[in-house]
This record gives sequence, C-alpha cells and structure tokens, in this order.
Amino acid sequence: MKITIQDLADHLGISKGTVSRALRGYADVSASTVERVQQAAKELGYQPSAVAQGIKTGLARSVGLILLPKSRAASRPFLMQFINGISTSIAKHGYTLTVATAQSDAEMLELHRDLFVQRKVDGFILPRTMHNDPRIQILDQLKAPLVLYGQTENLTQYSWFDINQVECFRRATTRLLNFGHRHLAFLGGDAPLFYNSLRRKGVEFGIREFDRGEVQLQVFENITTVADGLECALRLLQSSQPPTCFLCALDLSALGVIRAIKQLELIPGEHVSVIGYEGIPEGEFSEPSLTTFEVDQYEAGFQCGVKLMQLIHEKGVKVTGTLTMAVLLERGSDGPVRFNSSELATFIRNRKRLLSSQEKLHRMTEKSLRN
Amino acid sequence: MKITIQDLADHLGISKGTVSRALRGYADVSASTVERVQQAAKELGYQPSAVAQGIKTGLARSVGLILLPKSRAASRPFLMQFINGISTSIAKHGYTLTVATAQSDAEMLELHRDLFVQRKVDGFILPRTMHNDPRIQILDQLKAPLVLYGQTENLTQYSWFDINQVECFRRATTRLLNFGHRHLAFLGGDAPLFYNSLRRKGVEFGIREFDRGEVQLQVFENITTVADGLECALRLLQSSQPPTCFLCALDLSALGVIRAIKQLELIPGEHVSVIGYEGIPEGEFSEPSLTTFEVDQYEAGFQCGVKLMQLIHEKGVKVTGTLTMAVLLERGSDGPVRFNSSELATFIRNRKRLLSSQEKLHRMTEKSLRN
DNA sequence: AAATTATCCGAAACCGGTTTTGGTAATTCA
DNA sequence: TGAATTACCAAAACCGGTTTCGGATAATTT
Repeated sequence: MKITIQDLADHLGISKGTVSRALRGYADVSASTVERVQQAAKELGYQPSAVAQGIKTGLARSVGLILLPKSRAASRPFLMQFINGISTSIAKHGYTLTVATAQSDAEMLELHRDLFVQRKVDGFILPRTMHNDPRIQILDQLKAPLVLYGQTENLTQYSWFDINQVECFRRATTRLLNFGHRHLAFLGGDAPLFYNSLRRKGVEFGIREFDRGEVQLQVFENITTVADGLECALRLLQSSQPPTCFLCALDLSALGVIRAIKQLELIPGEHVSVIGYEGIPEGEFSEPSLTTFEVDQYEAGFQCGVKLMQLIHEKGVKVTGTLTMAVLLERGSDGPVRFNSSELATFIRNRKRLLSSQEKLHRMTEKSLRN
Repeated sequence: MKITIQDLADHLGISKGTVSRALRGYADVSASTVERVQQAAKELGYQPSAVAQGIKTGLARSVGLILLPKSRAASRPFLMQFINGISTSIAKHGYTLTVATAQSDAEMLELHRDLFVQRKVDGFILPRTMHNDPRIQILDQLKAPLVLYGQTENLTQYSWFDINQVECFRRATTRLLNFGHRHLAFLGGDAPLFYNSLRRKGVEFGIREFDRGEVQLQVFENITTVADGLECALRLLQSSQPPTCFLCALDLSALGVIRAIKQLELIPGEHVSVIGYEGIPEGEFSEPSLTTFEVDQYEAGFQCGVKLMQLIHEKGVKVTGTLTMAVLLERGSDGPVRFNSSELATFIRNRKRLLSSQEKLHRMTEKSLRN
C-alpha cells in the first residue's frame, strides 16, 4: 500500500541509496537524477517514513507536553492556545507535538522519562513550573532538552519563557494604592507552583515602594477556584477589618470574589475592587467585567517551541530566558476607593438591615416601570 | 547515553534476538532467561525505542488530531477536555496523541496526508465534521483508520461518536413552546459543518410535533461569535415581529443575544428567553446565567480514542457509531413567556421613552440607600 | 541404546531509511 | 596520449529493533 524508498528506486531503476541522497540534497548526485527522483517521488506520492528516518538520525521529530487531566488547570483554555503556539512554531522544523496525560503526579514523572527513553519525543516543554520541579530533575539526568514556561530555581541552566508576573502584580498593586486603597488582600494560587511566589512578590514590591506605614496586606494561598475565592472573600469582607480590594493570582478566584461582593449586596468596582490575572474569557462576561492581565498564551507557546528547536538542533547553543509583559485590561471590577476598611465594615453591617427596605423599593420601581 | 538492546544483550552475554524475544514474551525462551532479562532491563533502565520498533511493526503508536488555529473554535476550551479524553484512553494501548495545527483548510488536508504517509500517526480523529468532509475523502484513499467526532453523510462506513444534537434541540424547542413561546429564532452556527443542520433539524422536529399552526420560526446561519449574536439579536428584537426566544446553536452566540437583550433594557429569561448549546464556562458567569446543554467533551474524546484503537488493532472489526445525550443545564436565561411577539415589540418601543425616567428613579434609590 | 521430540538460543534476515565506501566512466591536466 | 581528477552511482554497512530459521542440547519415547 504505502510506497517505500525501494519501490521508488525500482521504479527508476536506480539504487535506494542514490534515491535517498538525491532527496537529501547530497552533492554527488547529478542534477538530472535529482530531477528525475523528485519528479517520481511527487508522482508516486512518496514521502520517507519518519519512523525509519528516526532510527538512523536518533530523532523522533516530536516534542512532548504532558498534562494532568484531573487538575482543573488542564481544562483551562490557556492550554489550547499554548498548544497552538507550540505546534505552529515547531511545524517549521517538521516537528509535531506529542500530548500525553498523566493521572497522577508520579505517573507524570514516569511519562516524561518513558517518552524520552522510548524516543517518542526529542524534548519537552514544561508548563506550570514548580519549586524544585521534579520533572526537571528527571530530565536533567536523561540530558533531555527542555524549555520551561515559567520560572524556577537555577534559572541560568535552562531555556525558559515567562510573563513578568512580578511586574504585573507590582503594577496592579500600585494601581490600587493610587486608587486610595489601603487595606489589600492577596489571594494566592497553588502554593507549590513557582508563579505563586512571583505574584506575591510583585504585590509586596508594590507596597514597599509606596508605603508610608498605613498599608495593610493580608495574604492567602491555595485559592484556586471560584468557590475558594467566594468563600475566602465572604469571610474577609464580614470581618472587622475587611480589605477594600482584592489582588487575585488567578482570574477564577477573582470571579469568586466578585460573586461574594455581590452576595453582600455590594457593588464590585465601587465598594470593593478586584483585579485578576490571566485573561480567561469568563472575565469578560462577568458583571462587572473583570479587570485583569491578559496573557498571550499563543505567543508563549510559540516562543517555547522556538527555544526548544534551538536546543535540539543547534549544538552548543546557549540556553536563553525571555521575560515579556501581559496587558492590563482595565475593566469594571476595580476603581477609586469609596470607603476605608472601617467604613466598609460599618457599611456591610448596616447594609444587612437595609436589605429589606431596599427590596421593597426595588420591587416598587420595577412594577411602576413595567406598566 | 541511551541504552540499546545490544548493550543489554552484551551485558547479559546473550544475543539481542533472545533479549527481544524474552521481552516480547515468546514461548521459546526459558523462564530463567526471561527473568534475567527483565531484571537487567529494569536495572539498566532499558526501554525499546518506539522508533525502532515502529519500523518493523509499521506502527507509530500515535494518533493524529489536526487543528485550525485561526478559527475561533480551536481556542475554545472544549478541545482541551477532548484532548484529555483521547490521550487518556489511547494511553492504555501505549499510544500518544500527536497534535498539529494547520494555517489553512488546504494545509489541513495536506497535514492529514503527510502525517499518515510519513507514518507519524496510525490514524486520525476528526472533530467538527463537515458536509462531504474533504478530510474523509483523503484518508479513505490512504485507507487510514479514522473516527469522527460528529456525523456526516454515509455514516455506516465510519466509526463515529456524537451527541444527539437533534434530540437536544428538539427538547429545547419543546421546552420553549411549553413555556408559551410562539415566535422562535434559531441562530445557526458554521453552515458547512454538519452539526448545524442537525441542530436546526431538532428545532424543526420540535415545532412539527407541537405545531397547531401558530408557531413562527426564523432561521439564521453563520452566527458563531458573541458579536454575531449581539448584532443579529439587536436587529431582530427591534423588528416589528420580534422573536420572544432564541435557540442558539452555540453558547457564544447565545451570550451575544443576552447582551443584546440587556442593551435594550430587557431582562433575559423574563422578557426574552435564550438557550445555548455546549456548556462553555462563560455561560455560568453571564447574568443571567445561560441555560444550555452541557456536553461532556472528555467523554467524547475518550470514546473516540477507544473506537480508534479498535480500528487500528482489531482487524476485521466492524465500524461503530455511538450517540449520547448532553445534559440540559436549566439556568436563568429562559422561562415562561411574558409577552407575545406584538406585545414585545410595543414594549421595546415604549421602553425607550421610559429609559430616562427609570434612570432618575434608579439614581434616587441608590442615593437614599447609600446614606 | 537409538530415535524422536522439546527446549532453548544464536545467527541471520528484515523493516525503511541514511551514510559511507569503493569503483567506473568521463573529464581535465600535464 | 597517459595520468590524475572529477562526477556519478551501486553496493554495503548501519541504525535498533523484531522475527524467522536452524542447530545444539536435553528430555522423552520406543
């Protein structure tokens, strides 16, 4: 069925070695033969088997990306754009992307090792870098080329690409401080992941730059879902010293915070401010829409692919790190402070009493408008 | 660096053929030798090269999924869950998923051919099936195993998996009719894709079952984005015979419809009903939340993977088709009809006059509550 | 005890390519 | 014109596995 190099050689009446050299562009093949071979290859639809090529070259012409399906993160859309970016950039080198899913952390490490030892992939892209990432340790032993999407310890040893998250959160913090907020809450994400410390550090830098002694910061971690954000914000807002604004490491938790604010009959962006990070599509549809940093995940994937191709193909190439910025989407969930923390606490307490009268009034106006 | 079967054979002092037979479980190797070989393989970390294996077996142990990055659809999260499902099910057979992205329709077809001819993949999963899908024609010529996610013509020739979208839209239609709606609009999606006719057919079935002559249906196509839905709904609602409800082939367009309704100062789910399809996460965060059919994309990918493994491994296996249901998420964007079409038209006209007075009232109550 | 059969493994062929080696014919140079 | 290149290609080795073939040894049967 499938045509092999031997078929093609027989068809032309020449040896398969000459066919191969003709197609690979060796100098010791006459121009006319090259022409004939190329012509026949096109006519017969011959393309060399990547598998057979790989055995000699030692390359599978594929790069690996391994996901954890159980984690929420694997289902987030960011990965899809990221994947598109990777495969688009590596396609220029005839490479494809091999995606595998692990059911557990342990299996994820095994998969990295197995895919490389079995020569199914020539290198890896590692998203969601962790502190002392165990994937890196394993791949280092195997001398497997790798590119990090994110940062970690000993960064000079690896090629990596990342958003300057410290700067993003520094700017977000400065923005809120300039809005007059003095009581901030930082809702961090997955504690073991490296991004978390970076984002927190950005907040701390922003405060340190600005502080004249009156800024209060509360820090929380492992707030990764809408439910987490909702629960955490509800608790904080009903405390005696509620934050007047929330810096969220993840858009999802920021959406939960917005829900909490609305549950307390407050107006997000007016009574309480929220800023997220990532730019997930849900943020555009929440009310108010979420102020957040939009990350170009396609570009991130593309650059990771470029760096990995360099590592695999250009021997003796130096590793490189790249830091870019995300774009602040100034939307509706943040704004100038209206109440300070004490006023907000009072307002929230009193609001509860007013709710019933507000309800009545609201129903009245609705009714009058309807008729 | 990497250990080969010859290394292992030398280390054990036996021939590489015996090592291979021992590891492949042939009967003509003594139990003690098998034991020794397995032990040594584990100790030295030997795993056969998939590339070298593939040359003899003719299998790459990978399946292909080709995407179009430029289309919005490629960035939608459904694909991520779908990918997880595929790779999880094929992993049981030692298979991995090869993802490639094409920049154009033509390139997509080439990629299918090339990946198969180059033996980079043993078969394909084809999402987003089209009418007379050109991918199928090409892969048929190559006798490449394939599984459709979605339906198409000549379905008995292929293995496929799909949601019963006809039934979903029949149910959605019946639901709206039971709510008392009599003027419906169907906003279809990508016209060349097969799903579109199925969803439309479901709407028509629902109406035909019910109709006592008074049901009006308006049909539109290629409404695929939020902007499309917004623009289309704005136009329809301001016409002289506006629909009182919208059946949207895609959640995204449904979200646009909701925006249009709100722009006209109407309440989605009360004045005008909207039902979507797919269950994208944005629908949960819109206000009101979107009533829609939630599709289990992970399961879809998983089943497609299972079917493809059958086609590749079990020779002479019959092709199979599977139809399952999506789950209706009854949320806030639909409900009992309040106005019929004429009343709605009048209401929308009058509403414009009332807007200024409503604004004043709203500001007054806000102010009184605030103090 | 001889013949037969089982058991086990080495040797070799093979898969489809790439790359090296070596030889012949044509060309260039002295 | 003869020697030295050069151009071109066939043959063979190789990559890392799998699988077939056949032979040696041990175990069984007659």
